[in-house]
Amino acid sequence: MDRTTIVNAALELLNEVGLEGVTVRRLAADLGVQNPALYWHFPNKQALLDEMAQVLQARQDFGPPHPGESWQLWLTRRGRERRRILLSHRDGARLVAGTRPGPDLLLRFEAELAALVANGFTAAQALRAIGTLSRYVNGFVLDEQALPRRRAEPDEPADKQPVSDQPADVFQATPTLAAAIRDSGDSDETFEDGLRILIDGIAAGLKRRQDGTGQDPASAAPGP
Amino acid sequence: MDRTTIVNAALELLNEVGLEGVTVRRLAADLGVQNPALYWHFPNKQALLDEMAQVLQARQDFGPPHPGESWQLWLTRRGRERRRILLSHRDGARLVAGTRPGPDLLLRFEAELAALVANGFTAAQALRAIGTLSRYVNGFVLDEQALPRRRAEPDEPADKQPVSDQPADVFQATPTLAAAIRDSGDSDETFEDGLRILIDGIAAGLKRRQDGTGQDPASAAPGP
DNA sequence: GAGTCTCCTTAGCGTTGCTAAATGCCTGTG
DNA sequence: CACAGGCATTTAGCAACGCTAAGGAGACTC
Repeated sequence: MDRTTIVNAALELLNEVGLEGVTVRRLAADLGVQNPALYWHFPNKQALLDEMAQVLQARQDFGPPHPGESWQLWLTRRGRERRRILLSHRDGARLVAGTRPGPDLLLRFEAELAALVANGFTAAQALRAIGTLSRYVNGFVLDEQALPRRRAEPDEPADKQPVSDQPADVFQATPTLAAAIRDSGDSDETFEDGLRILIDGIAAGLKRRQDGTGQDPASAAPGP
Repeated sequence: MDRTTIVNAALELLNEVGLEGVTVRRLAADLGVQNPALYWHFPNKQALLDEMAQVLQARQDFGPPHPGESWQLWLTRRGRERRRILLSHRDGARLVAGTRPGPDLLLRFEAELAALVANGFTAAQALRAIGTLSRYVNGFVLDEQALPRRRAEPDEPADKQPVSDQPADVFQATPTLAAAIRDSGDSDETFEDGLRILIDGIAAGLKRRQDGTGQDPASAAPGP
């Protein structure tokens, strides 16, 4: 019994019982040992959770751009893949949130930055582009996975978007919101739309830089 | 002693000891009562945390657009204000993550959507714009506040960005990353850049819709 | 003045992360 | 073959956690 078998069992357990259900005792029981045995392999529970997050993120099926693939399409793929990874385990986003990337993930990251630099980004632009994208995805999936977590505790289930399971009387005072929820698609579409916004915005920043203007039209509002 | 005094004391305690430090016993001690007393006012700890999140978010100083203010500038202000709120308390982002907005916040939200609709957005577009923006800010501040949390436990402090406090030898293999971190500004600048990306991207989507083209140039990559 | 309602206390249950010490086991060495 | 030595795990237990049950002090009502 080594670290990897423990981490794999822990990830399996995570899928069954959720993040708060993953206790050292329960995990040990699943492995057929007494709970202090795990402290021989990990200094504390947080170290175990960190390694779980690393292993989870290392599973992403993602490399440099395909030949001829635009950076737009590539970044889109990257965002989708990150969401897929985070959704692949219950509470995946919460698990990963706040863990520092290990050396292997950093090497991957280096390659990704280099790929963007090869597409005309400066290093700093590339970092910010990927960073912003990742933060969006993290925030999105965090929201997405918060719903089933909430649903486990209270009254009875609802059936729509993050804000939508509310007492019906609230919606009478919020017609715009009600219409927006009705017209807005499912979670996948919402995610894709956010992705599109980000890619468009990155492209705009890139273009502006290449044009040499330091001006920021988004902040230059028409006067009062 | 009522709910609001408890919640205020809890938020103060949060600032002192962080989210894991907020225990029912400790909070009761700060209030000069025994710990089961709090269960008369709240059914359980999660309800207390939920209300803390509501109160925190309700403190945002933010209304409809100023007269003559463009939606771009207004959304930028909104993003900054949300970040400010989340940063105003230790672990603020984690506290808020996964709590459902209460009725008062929903009413606010309705007004914000309406403001965007008045600027040419459809209801669904407005929802997605604000949603994407909020998710970015959540993800950003979550990252931002994760650093001091990590710093509290391990070896010795470092002094830069999320990924930057690593053993030095890692950076020898990641020149692009090292350069990017060097050239990238501080946390505020990074946040502003992400905000700019989002606003630009939202504007692009809005313009495309108004032009009537269903085409999505970001996804239309050059050949195979 | 008896009854009721509000708000808090005392006592304690089950569970958690984690530590200390002792125990079995397996391996290499004389 | 005996026997040291470390590796991996066990048994036992501590402090702290969220939460519940039962009861009591004080005010308020009829």
